[in-house]
Amino acid sequence: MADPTKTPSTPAPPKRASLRERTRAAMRAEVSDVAFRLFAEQGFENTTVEQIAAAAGLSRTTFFRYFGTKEEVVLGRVGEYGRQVADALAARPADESPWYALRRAFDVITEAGPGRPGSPADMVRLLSQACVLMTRHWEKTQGWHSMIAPEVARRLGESAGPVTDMRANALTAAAISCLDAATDAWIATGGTASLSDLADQAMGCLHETGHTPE
Amino acid sequence: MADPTKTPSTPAPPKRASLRERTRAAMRAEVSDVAFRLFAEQGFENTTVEQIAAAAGLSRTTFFRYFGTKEEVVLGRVGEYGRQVADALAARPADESPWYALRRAFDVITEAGPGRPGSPADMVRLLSQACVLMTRHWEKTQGWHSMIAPEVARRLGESAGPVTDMRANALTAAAISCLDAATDAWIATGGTASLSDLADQAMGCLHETGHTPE
DNA sequence: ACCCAAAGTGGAACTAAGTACCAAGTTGGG
DNA sequence: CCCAACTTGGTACTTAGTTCCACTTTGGGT
Repeated sequence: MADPTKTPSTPAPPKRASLRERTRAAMRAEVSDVAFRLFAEQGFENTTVEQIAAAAGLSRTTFFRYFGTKEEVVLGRVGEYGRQVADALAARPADESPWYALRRAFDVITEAGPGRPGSPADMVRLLSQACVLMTRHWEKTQGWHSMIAPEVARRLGESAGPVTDMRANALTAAAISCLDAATDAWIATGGTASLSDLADQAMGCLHETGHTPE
Repeated sequence: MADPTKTPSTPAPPKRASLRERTRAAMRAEVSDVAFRLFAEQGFENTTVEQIAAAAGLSRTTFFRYFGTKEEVVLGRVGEYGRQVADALAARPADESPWYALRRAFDVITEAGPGRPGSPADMVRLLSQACVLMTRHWEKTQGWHSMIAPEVARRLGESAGPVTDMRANALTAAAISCLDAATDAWIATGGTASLSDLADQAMGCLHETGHTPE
C-alpha cells in the first residue's frame, strides 16, 4: 500500500497557482471523469489502471503520477464533497448546537437531487456498489457492526422494520465510533489515561444518559 | 481484492465440529499467532505473506487457503473481540437503554489491562500502528473527519485540549456514521424514501435535539 | 527569439498480493 | 484396509504499485 501522506498529486504549491499546476489539476479532473465512466460501466474492481490510462490517453506510469492509487481516484471525489460539508458547517450560526449544525451541514448531501450527473446522490450509489472501502464493507458484513446491531435493534423495543434497523445501525456505528475516538485518544496518551473514563467521555457527549442505566 | 463473503476459511459446518475442522481451526490459530509476532516485530506492511508462510512452516499457497487475505489475519482477531462485545451486550438487563448497554458491553475492551499478551488493549495498539485499515486511516487524515472535526471542536465551546479533541472526534465520527446508516437505508429503498428524513431519523435517535437548533 | 533547468512522459524491470489449476500426498471413517 | 475426500505445494498468471532511466516538452527569464 502506498503511504497516503505523500500523495504525488499536489505537493503543496510553493507560491501561486502556476500554469503547470492548473494544467495538472485539469488533467486530474479529466482522468477522474474517464475513470468514473469506466467504473460506472464495469465496476471498480473490474476496471484496471491500464484501461483507465488507455482511455485517458496516457501511460500506466503517468497515471500513477496523478493518482498514487486506484482508490485515490474515488477518494479524491469523496474528499470534494467532504470539503463542501466542512464549508457548510463553518457557515452555520455559531450558537447552534454542534449536533444540529452537523445535521444541517449534511444537507449539502441529503438535499442534492439524484438527477444531475455526478451529483452526491449518484456518487453515493456508485461508492456503495464499488466496494472501494473494502474495509467498511467488511465491518458491516463480518465485523462488529453486524454482530451488535441486531441486538440493539431488539432493544429499541419498536416493531421490526427498515426504519428500526436503520436506527439500530446508526446507534451501533455511532457507539463504535465513540469507542474508536476513545482508544485513539488513549493511544495518544501512551496508555497512561483511563480508557474507561475516556470511553465514558466520548459516549457521554452524545447522550448524557450514557452514564446512567436509564 | 478478495470477496470477503466467500472466505475459504470456514465454509459453514455441514453437521458438527468434525476432527478435520478442529484441526483447521487450530492451524488458523497457530498461523495467526506466528503472523502477529512478525507484525509486531516488523510491522504489517513490511511483513510478506511468504515470510508468514515460511515461519509457520507452510507454503504461500496453503496460507491463502486459511486466510483469503493478509488483512484477514488481523480482521479475524478483531472479529473475536467483536463477538465478545456482542455477547456482553446480549447479557445486559433488557430494560437498560441501548446506549448505556452498549457502553457497558464495551467494558470487555476498556477494562482489559494492557498487561496480558494478546489482550485487546495490546491489539488496539497494534492495529492503529499497523494501518491495516488503510481506509480508516485515510478517513481520519485526509477525509471528511479531519475537515469537520476541527470546526466541531471549536463549536464545543470548551478550552482546547486533548479531551475536547476526543469529544469532537467522537461527535464527528458518530454523525458521519449516522449519515452512512441513512444513505445505506436510502439505497435499500432504491432511492424512493427521503434521504433527508432518514438522516433526521438516524441522527435524532442519538440526540433528540437533532431536530432543533438548540 | 532563444535557451535551459525543471517538469512531464513512457518504457522496462521489479516486488508483492491474490487467483487458477494441477498433480501428488494424507487421512478420516466406513 | 481402502478409497473418496480433503490437504498440500508448485507453477504460472494477473494486477497494483514502485523504481529507475532516458527522452521530450515547456515555462519563463534574458
